[in-house]
Amino acid sequence: MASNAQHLLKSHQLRLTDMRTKVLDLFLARAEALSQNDLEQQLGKVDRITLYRTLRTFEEQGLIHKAMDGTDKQKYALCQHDCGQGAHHDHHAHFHCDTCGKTICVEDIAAPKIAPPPGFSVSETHLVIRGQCDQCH
Amino acid sequence: MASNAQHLLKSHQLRLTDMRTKVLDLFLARAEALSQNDLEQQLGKVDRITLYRTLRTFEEQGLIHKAMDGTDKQKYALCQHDCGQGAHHDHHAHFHCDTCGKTICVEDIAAPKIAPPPGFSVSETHLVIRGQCDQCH
DNA sequence: AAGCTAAATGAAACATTGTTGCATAAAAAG
DNA sequence: CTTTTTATGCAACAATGTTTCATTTAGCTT
Repeated sequence: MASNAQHLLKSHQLRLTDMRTKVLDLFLARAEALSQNDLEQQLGKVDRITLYRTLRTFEEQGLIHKAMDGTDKQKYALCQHDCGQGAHHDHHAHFHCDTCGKTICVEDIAAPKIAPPPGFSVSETHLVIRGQCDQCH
Repeated sequence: MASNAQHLLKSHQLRLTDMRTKVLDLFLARAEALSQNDLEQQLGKVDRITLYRTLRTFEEQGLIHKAMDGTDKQKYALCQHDCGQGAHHDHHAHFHCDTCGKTICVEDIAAPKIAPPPGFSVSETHLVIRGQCDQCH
């Protein structure tokens, strides 16, 4: 099977490498946002720097986006829509479970449009929801 | 003058020390959210670790709160309301200027109430707005 | 004003994360 | 299969987060 991951990479003008396929496969398999550390755990021993650069590249190419969740750790999640290079348009909220620590995208809930105060302009808004997920009820 | 800072420390059951007074004075003087690095710059040579602990303590005691701004850097801002130990109730939005990098609290704009999906519960919501501030128009 | 006691400080040390430069290896193109 | 371009892996380093422990200090009690 010319995997889904390989297809995705190709369609984003990215070379097909081991690392990229593995990382993307992981994102596809899990519905949650993953930190670099999460990925290292899952992937076994991979080069930290290459992984770092892979994530940066994926983000630049619109494959994944940063998922702010109020923790200090950087997390990434798959873009659901067709985000192009540098042009992300994920406006959904992120839910962070304080119990299990998972962060998931909530497509149903959009970040509100804000009317900026005079003199201010708004480029994007982010909505983060914290609480408990259904698994941890 | 038994400064405002000293008063605030006392009312939060905190001992009155040099570091704490200096740090709190800075927060009072500037209306923006400050990172630990910002503070070190402002304060001259102070002990990094003590500063780190001071911030942690302040946050635990409800003097300051973490100001999420979508950057990877942790920032803190003064609590406007009377937040007690461990009981923060700052529900305002944070505005981050992509040009000057400043982060400010926007008391006027509240994070929206979210109706959680079945099985989920919500403890808090955060709203982050990015764009350009009036200074950088 | 002096002493006691709990708490805060400062130093060292270490973990984690973010980041760059460069030689080598691999992918895509011809 | 060779060339060209890009990705990788390693070394090295910067920034940040965090703990342990001996010393100092704030605030209370004489």
